[in-house]
Amino acid sequence: MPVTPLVRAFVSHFGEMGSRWGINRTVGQIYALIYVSPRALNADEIAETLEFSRSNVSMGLKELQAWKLVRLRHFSGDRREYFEAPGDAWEVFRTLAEERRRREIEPTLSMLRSALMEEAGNEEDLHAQARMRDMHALIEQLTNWFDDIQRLDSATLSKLMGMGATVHKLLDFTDKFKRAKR
Amino acid sequence: MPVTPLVRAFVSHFGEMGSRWGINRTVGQIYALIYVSPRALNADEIAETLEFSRSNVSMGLKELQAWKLVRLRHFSGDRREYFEAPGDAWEVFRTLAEERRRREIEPTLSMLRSALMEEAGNEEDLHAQARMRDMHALIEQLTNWFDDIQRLDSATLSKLMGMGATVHKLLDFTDKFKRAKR
DNA sequence: CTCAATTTTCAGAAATTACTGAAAATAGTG
DNA sequence: CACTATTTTCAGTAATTTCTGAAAATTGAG
Repeated sequence: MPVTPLVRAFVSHFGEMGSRWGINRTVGQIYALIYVSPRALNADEIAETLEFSRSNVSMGLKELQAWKLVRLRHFSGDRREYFEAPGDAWEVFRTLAEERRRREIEPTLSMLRSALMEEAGNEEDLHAQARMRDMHALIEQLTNWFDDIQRLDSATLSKLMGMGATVHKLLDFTDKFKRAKR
Repeated sequence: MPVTPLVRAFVSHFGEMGSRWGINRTVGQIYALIYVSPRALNADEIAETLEFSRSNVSMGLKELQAWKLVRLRHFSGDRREYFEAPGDAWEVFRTLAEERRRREIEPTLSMLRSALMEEAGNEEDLHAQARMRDMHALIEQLTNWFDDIQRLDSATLSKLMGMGATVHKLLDFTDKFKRAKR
């Protein structure tokens, strides 16, 4: 399975970025290859194209499935498993955000919550808890908002984004409206 | 510089999460310690408290400064450098988002842009470019929106977040308003 | 159920990343 | 400028992570 220079460039960029995104090089490349491929690929094709060991590809695919970035397909008359990347970019963004939240944010939130339950017995701890409270409040606010936003359908979301900062005019407006009512 | 169990727990959580956040264990712990400390700390205090080598602390602090997560201070009569973590949580969030964008998103955007300039000479490349176009559009939309949002002052932002998903009612409303005007 | 195709697991090798101590550089003081 | 406190650099080592090949497990067809 040779691959065009254009695809090669895309794939290797994802490999290089992988580490910054918290996935490893091979996983990044596997995803990139599946993402641009016009049809679903099986593990052997991927291994051959990227010149990775078959087992490495197997592990990479497992991880991509855990991230829900890749979906399994079967074709009749062929018992191998084929993989493809969901097409709706918004959907991908949503699952990515959700997974990251679960892995990178939830654990910290729960640690903070339990630290804030502790009885502080001295100046130091009181100050530390105050700081933790700030951090907790910020994270909660951000993630709750994110949840709300994510629940919107793609069309509404898109509209919202299209508005950009003009949202703030809208806010001024509703403020005035509420005040006028009183 | 001994440290209370509460602080110890916070610091070591940041160490463990570090890898998921794209920073290493020591950098995470150093930040956490500075973050909860009631006063600025110097490198020796940090090294002693966390039992890291002095040089490791020096490197960690350099990285934290590059991330703008930590700020340098001097005290008269003492020529050592002291470090403290900016207090405004929103500010921290903003710089963090900005840095991540610069490091994790910009490079991909520019790669995509140049891949999209290429003349596609075959089916495969045409399909790959279509996929890249999707990805590029999504990332651009998200980051532009983020820029707009970030430009809002903390108070407005906070209000916006407080509204959560009710934003969507507001959108419906403006839609009707526009339509009525025509 | 048997057999072959396919996928998964896992121990060890290879590669990468983090950490240290010693030495070099820098900066403040008199 | 000379001296010392302090920070930074960097080569080597330690620790961690990634990758592979061989073997085990699973799956589906007949």
